[in-house]
Amino acid sequence: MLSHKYPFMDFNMQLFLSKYKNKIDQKGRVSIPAQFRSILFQDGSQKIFCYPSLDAEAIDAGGDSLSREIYALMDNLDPYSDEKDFLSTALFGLSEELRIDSDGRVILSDALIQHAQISDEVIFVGLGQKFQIWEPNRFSNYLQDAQKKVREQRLLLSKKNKGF
Amino acid sequence: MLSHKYPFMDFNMQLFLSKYKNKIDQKGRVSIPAQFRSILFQDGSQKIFCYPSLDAEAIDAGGDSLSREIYALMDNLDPYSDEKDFLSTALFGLSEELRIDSDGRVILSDALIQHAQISDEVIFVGLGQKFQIWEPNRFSNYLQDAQKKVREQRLLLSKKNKGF
DNA sequence: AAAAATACCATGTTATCCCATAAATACCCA
DNA sequence: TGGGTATTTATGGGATAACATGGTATTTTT
Repeated sequence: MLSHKYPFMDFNMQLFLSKYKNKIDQKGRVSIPAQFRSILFQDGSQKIFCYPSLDAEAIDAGGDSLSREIYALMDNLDPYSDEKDFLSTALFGLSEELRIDSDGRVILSDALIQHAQISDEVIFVGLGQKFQIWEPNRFSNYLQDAQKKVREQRLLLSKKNKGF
Repeated sequence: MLSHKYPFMDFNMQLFLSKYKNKIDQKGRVSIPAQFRSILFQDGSQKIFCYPSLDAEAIDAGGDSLSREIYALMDNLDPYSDEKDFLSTALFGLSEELRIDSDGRVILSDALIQHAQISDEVIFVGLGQKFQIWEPNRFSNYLQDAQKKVREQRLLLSKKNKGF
């Protein structure tokens, strides 16, 4: 069964879930959580697709399905619009493919590190089809905001969806 | 036969019922009650889907039908909205899939244990399509409150119905 | 040649597997 | 129906595998 909104997602595909805190060593290496790696390796890719998150001080990351989704998004835009120029600069100009080494680690680029204000520890947060990489303190602040917003909207949700 | 109100529930599905108290050992393992396991294994899954309950100091848990319900909920949101970002952080980021080992046990994550204030014993409470995991004392307090509210509600009702 | 990236190896911790046991439950057959 | 046997279940422990992480050596880049 395919999603009507996400042509690249079906309900059988494994999703990025949960969060993991990992250290960055002196060489700048971080382990990708094994759980995430096993999802990424499903399409045979030894890379992760990354770009600075558009609306948060975090890094957006994922596998082939994420990069394909971004490509598709671009294709749907008017070729000569400002919107397309802006988005392709913001996403493709700044996106990177990081190689995952034999021990499951990557090296984050300076640009990504600076955007997310990362120092020596990061949190990997699963968001379904993609995941984010955060500086731990920034993430806990963001999470508090998110939970507050969700609670405010919970009445709406719980009426439509029993069980939440 | 599928329900039109709850597309992921059918009337033949077995429900999580009753409650069971189990111990957490030194390695952090807890047995999932056999009764619950037999329901979970019906869809072939060796995992339970868990997240911190939105409105209680407890863990919400269930099988494929619960996780699919959440995926569907996310799928209905506008892909690039703030609402979706917040919800996916709060739901996907805090959800976990716990592997059930060959003896029917799981290891609860630190985050879940902290949310539910669990130490060395838990109560599994069946809630139909899902179940909850509680620290025993907290659950009995919650039960008392719930029963009190039910009694108050009844008083109100009987006052309204005076004269009939 | 120097710096950076990559491969390879080592270690402590944690999760996972496998087996053992005791209690509870289900089963069977006289 | 009763009484004994087999199975299931929760729980503990030891052995093994996986994982994050640090370090060293080798290759590549510039």
